[in-house]
Amino acid sequence: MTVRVRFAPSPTGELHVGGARTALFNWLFARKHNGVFILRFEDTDIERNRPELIEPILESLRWLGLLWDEGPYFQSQRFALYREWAERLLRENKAYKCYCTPEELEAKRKAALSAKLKPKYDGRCRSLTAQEEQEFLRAGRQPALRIKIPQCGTITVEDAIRGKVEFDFSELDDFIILRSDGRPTYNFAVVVDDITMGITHVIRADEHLNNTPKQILIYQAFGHPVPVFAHVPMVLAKDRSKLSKRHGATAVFEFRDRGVLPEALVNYLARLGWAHGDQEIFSREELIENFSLAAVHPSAAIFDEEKLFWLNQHYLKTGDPKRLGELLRPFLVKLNILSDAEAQAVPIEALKRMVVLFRERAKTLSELAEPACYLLTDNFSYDPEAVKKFLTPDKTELLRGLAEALTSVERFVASEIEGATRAYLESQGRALKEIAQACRVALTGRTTGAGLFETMELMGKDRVIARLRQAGA
RNA sequence: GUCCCCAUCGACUAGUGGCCUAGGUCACGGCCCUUUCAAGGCCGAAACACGGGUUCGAAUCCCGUUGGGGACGCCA
Repeated sequence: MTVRVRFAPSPTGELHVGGARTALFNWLFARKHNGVFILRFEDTDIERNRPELIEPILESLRWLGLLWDEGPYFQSQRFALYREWAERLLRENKAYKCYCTPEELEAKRKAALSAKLKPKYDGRCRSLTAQEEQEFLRAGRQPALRIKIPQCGTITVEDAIRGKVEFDFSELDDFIILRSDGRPTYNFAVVVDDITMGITHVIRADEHLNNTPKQILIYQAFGHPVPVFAHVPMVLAKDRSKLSKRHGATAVFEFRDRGVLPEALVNYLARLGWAHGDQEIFSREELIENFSLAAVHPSAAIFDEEKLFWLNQHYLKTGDPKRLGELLRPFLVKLNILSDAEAQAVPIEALKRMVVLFRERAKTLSELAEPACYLLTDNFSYDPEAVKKFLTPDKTELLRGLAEALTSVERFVASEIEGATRAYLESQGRALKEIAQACRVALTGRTTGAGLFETMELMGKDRVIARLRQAGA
């Protein structure tokens, strides 16, 4: 039987890193077993079916390279199907009409909660007489459909990550499967979908473990075998609470916009809750090759940006300079260094040089693009502290001398520049060490950066000479 | 409140009863390299939540406690 898995997000307008990891595990599992990865939107809440809530999720998955083989399906387009399946349960006397109003139910729920009891439906409509039903109908009430669940016994969830998990029926109640307006509820729609889509493995977040017994009951009502369940642990914030906006970046796009590479995020997310011995760096192929549900660690994991950025730097250091150079363009604009048109016009050669020169100093594409302000433009500022410390009169005099010495360098490349500089310094009885930092400050306005001569080469002769001449002025 | 899940360094984790004086990675500290900053190399500090069992032997199995998380909707 071919493996069929699905990622079933609710359209929220963004793909959360936790959701991204769930999608990744599903995708890896499908690829590993030559299966089918299905995308489905859980939008029984009709409000949610809006393109602006859906498109970012699609785009995030594409950016991560988690392409789906089927779908996207939308529950909002399958209402007729759910109704049909629900009515089948009604006919078979496995479900019944409930005329209680949401207000009545809500009041009971609140009362139970404040009495410190588990809120459960009391089964009031389970055995209404025909006359009682007529009265409700006359009063204009529209019934919802509830499933009948056994009064006692237990149900066992076989979880591929957690093993057997047992629930007592006394914890469950006759829950609603079809709302009074005819729309299905989440638990019902999920099962009808998973059955009709032939899902073999349900890999989803831990928070759904409690829903699983309800869903198994629905499978049983339809006489359908259950799929394999695997509940993956939650992704938490640094303070161990649920990851949310107040913790900073949580969406895939936020990391993309900060200059994180998709392969870094994928690698990081894969290692969050899953491991293969001591290996940290995984190519996509290695991930597929080695992934297994049994190796998923059951406890919740904290999302650690530091480690993500370390991985990101690893991929910056080892990636193809041409590709990375191209990825730099939007960041030149975002950092207000160049206009859109200017950024497009920068020769790829220059971008490649920047990548090679600065990749060991940058954790993100954004950091990698930043030196362009002094390399490609004059649109940068001098750090006053650095100027004060290094651009002292004796140093600036040497720098002006160096400027003249460099005018005679024909091929303005690092090796030639270095030769000319060392020769000049020797003639002055000085060592490179003495002016290196002063030179750097004069050229870049700061005390940190790549090798001096490579920086000069990339900056270009005109800028170098002009900046050295006016050093300290 | 009830139910469910979880528990190894600050973080991610290895570990499936003896290979463990608990390994790797990030972060942290030190040293080396060095024109700066990085990168790199070497070294270091740092954990089996607690209490009972089971066993010749327990991080590993069982029970309890504590702590964290989740669920209890005509939300998904």
